[in-house]
Amino acid sequence: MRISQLSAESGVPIPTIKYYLREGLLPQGDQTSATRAEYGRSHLRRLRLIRALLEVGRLPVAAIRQVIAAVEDEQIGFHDMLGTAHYALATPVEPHPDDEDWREARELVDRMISDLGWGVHPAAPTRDELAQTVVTLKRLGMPTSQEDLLPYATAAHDLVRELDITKIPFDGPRDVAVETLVICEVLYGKAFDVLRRLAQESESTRILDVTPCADDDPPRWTRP
Amino acid sequence: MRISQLSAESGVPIPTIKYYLREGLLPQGDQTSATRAEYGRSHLRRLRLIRALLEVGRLPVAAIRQVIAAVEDEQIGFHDMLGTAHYALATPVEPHPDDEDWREARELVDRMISDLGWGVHPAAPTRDELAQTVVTLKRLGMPTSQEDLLPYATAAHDLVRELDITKIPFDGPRDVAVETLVICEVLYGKAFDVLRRLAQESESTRILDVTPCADDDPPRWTRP
DNA sequence: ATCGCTGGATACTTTTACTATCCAATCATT
DNA sequence: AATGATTGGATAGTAAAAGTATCCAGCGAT
Repeated sequence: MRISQLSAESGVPIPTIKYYLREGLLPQGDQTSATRAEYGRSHLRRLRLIRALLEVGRLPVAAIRQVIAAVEDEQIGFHDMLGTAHYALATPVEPHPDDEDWREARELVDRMISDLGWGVHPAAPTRDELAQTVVTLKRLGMPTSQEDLLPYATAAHDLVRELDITKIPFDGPRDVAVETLVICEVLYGKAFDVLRRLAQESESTRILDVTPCADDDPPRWTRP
Repeated sequence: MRISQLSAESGVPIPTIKYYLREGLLPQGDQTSATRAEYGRSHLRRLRLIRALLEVGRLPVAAIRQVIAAVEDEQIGFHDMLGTAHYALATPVEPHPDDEDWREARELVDRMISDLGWGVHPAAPTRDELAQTVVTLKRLGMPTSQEDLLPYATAAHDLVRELDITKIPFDGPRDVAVETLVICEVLYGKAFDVLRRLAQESESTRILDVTPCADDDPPRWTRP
């Protein structure tokens, strides 16, 4: 498959494909001559993954590159590769250990993780990310305790254990495993997020006792 | 409070505050003379909300403006105001009704919402957002059925009904209600997202049977 | 009186994710 | 063999989003 065909099948413009090649998101094709390279199904697959992470997951290109680099670095062990992928999905947050609120939030997070018996690396950036959220909630006048967070943690754990993790082929090839992990995290994460908003609309409709709309009612809002 | 104090207390630079004023995110202060205006606690509060939505929720400024405009437009009824806020939080997605996969996904979404008995407006953009995610999952080789999605929907509904919605003061002033709604959606949404990733790391550690790390183990990865 | 801060307007910057253009090499087709 | 489209590689340009910086005249406190 040549680049024009790759572009046609994926719907991604050629200059964009070249950009991904430059950025190391997409591996080079099989160079058959100075001005020709052959791309295969794996490239198409990779391209679709990139677009999904960009458009649905809204991940920055740099994060995608990290995930891909981890997959392709054969030095890294399986577990660390998954870890790298994991942490690339986190929004970078720099800790403020000298801030009282921050330290308190971080302790809350650490205590909860240990109370739940979760096996999370002590230096995982995800801990800081959650701490940051807790601090922000407090600043907004909605202080959060472990008690408040626990139901969310339990629900998350249940979903992961019963659904997401069962989809990941831990015994298969590493690229397939990470890819599945990333897809599960990002896309099912997105799906859950939207479902939460749908449920929220439904509940606020119910509580306000608004008559549900008929199928042909006009929308009452417009995009700007 | 003058602008410099507002800046000092919020940690937001003065030019940025001026930018938010220009963009209509922050209401003008009480103009006491041609070159002086007075800002109050509500401005500080609003500023914190803006930063939370920007930094934690990663919402675009335009979406924040929409939410704020809905709050301040006294014409709009309570329920429609919440709706506007809701839909401003959605990632805009344009539907492709001529695409087979897309139509199928959209039907799946509509059927599920109706099977669940949820009261969601038939033209809610959130439906398209979920359909888009379903299409993407299919393109990535992980086709999703209603059966796959239902556990996530149920979990989302339970969390919203038992926790989020109880925090919203429906009988209080409208600005407080929307603000709480938005905070719940964005920040608890974020918290859940991080918790999901933590649970996922924990489970993959458990399944791969890796010995958990001691507190003083060095991190095995670094940010780029 | 004057010195620094303010509001308001305008212009500039940075980052991110692309697009566009150019060029010589080369492949397929005539 | 001529030719015309396509390719890889390099470089440069663009668009949008979210700030930042600068300038200016007016006020207010010292």
